Amino acid sequence: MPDIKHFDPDAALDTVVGLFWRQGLAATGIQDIVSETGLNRSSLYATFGGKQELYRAALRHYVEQRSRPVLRRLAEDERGLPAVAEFFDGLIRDRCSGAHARWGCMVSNAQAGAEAGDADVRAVLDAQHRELRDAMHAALVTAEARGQLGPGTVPATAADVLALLAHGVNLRSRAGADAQELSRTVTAALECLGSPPTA
Amino acid sequence: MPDIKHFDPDAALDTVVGLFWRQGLAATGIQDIVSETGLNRSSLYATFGGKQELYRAALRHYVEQRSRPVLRRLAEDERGLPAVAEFFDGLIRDRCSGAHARWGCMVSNAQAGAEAGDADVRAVLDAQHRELRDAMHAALVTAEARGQLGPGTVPATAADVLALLAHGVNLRSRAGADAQELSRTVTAALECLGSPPTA
DNA sequence: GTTAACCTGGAACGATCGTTTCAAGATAGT
DNA sequence: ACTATCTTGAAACGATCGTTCCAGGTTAAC
Repeated sequence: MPDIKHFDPDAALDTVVGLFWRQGLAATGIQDIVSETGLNRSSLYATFGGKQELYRAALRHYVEQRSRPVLRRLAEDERGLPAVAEFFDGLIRDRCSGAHARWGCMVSNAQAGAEAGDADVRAVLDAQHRELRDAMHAALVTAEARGQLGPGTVPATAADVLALLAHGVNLRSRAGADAQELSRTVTAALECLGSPPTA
Repeated sequence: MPDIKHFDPDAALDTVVGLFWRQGLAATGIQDIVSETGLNRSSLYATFGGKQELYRAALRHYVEQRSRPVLRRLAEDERGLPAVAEFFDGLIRDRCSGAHARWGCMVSNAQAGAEAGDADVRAVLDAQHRELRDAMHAALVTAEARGQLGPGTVPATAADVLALLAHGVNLRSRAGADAQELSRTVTAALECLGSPPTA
């Protein structure tokens, strides 16, 4: 029958994610994508549709590949507060060093940009925030069951606080915030939720 | 001598701030600016220079006009924790209702976008974060002197936490977060810093 | 009233934007 | 080998991008 694709769409999408993640939707041109992926305009449009659709696909790809697995691990971790601490450690490490250092989080970036004008994009952003909050909530419920939380700490609202904090980390890391400083800050916030030191 | 400007550059800059604030640098065209301000391309370029310089001027204008006064009020407030609470109340109100509802913070938005690539812009962003952190720190030092802080709360690191939290509020408000929910979350975080309830 | 200095309107610049088109090439079934 | 079907490369589309230029108008000092 027909000819078959001469490239791997998923691998191409990975490359596209990198571009949109780093530069955002408006600042990334089709030419950038063509140059970086190596495939040409025809294949791009035939496979993914236009730029907006390509961005949506890239955003979903990011969430499924980069965000969801980490959140799932957090939600299923049985250790309580140490799981939350480890989550933030990994987050700060990813944001400040390695291949994607200083890129921030593609979801956070999208919320701050004109990308969020698109309804489909907005839906993905809201869903991801809910996942983040729920994963944090699950870990905190575990922590509460293990007696790791202070008397005034309610898992639901504490999860909200930590979710906002994660967004703050994503943002500041892009602007070059020091990893140790971020770590110190997050640690302080977590200690605040825990039991007071043998009061 | 020469002819004089037929418009008020500061008023024009206010309009430009609105555009860049809402849509970011890349998604705002010169044509948008011409249409919205009503002034001509020639006047624009003669007064402000190119687009990049105009964005820088708008960002500085935003910081000086919208951000700095609020931070100054926070830093000089003698009430301690209530001052911090009021700061966040005002922040959430501005972010979720009124003329600039759902616009987020222009500084936060810039950090998440390609705008932060410019060194001059980055310098403004860093300076503003420092101002935010310092103002929060001053208010917390006051709170500590008044005995409003819990035994484990260090003003410096707590200021870092609250600064990150503010960025989180800025981000989530743009995506349509509920004002009451944000308020509840921030209140919980502040209670966490305060003295434990007559323990 | 003349002149020198500046501002404004609007056309126009080349470059790049996202997108489309089409001929040539490649594949799998008959 | 032939054909139907899809992919690929490259050129080209109109639109818009940020920017420049210049003629005409306006101002204030002499």
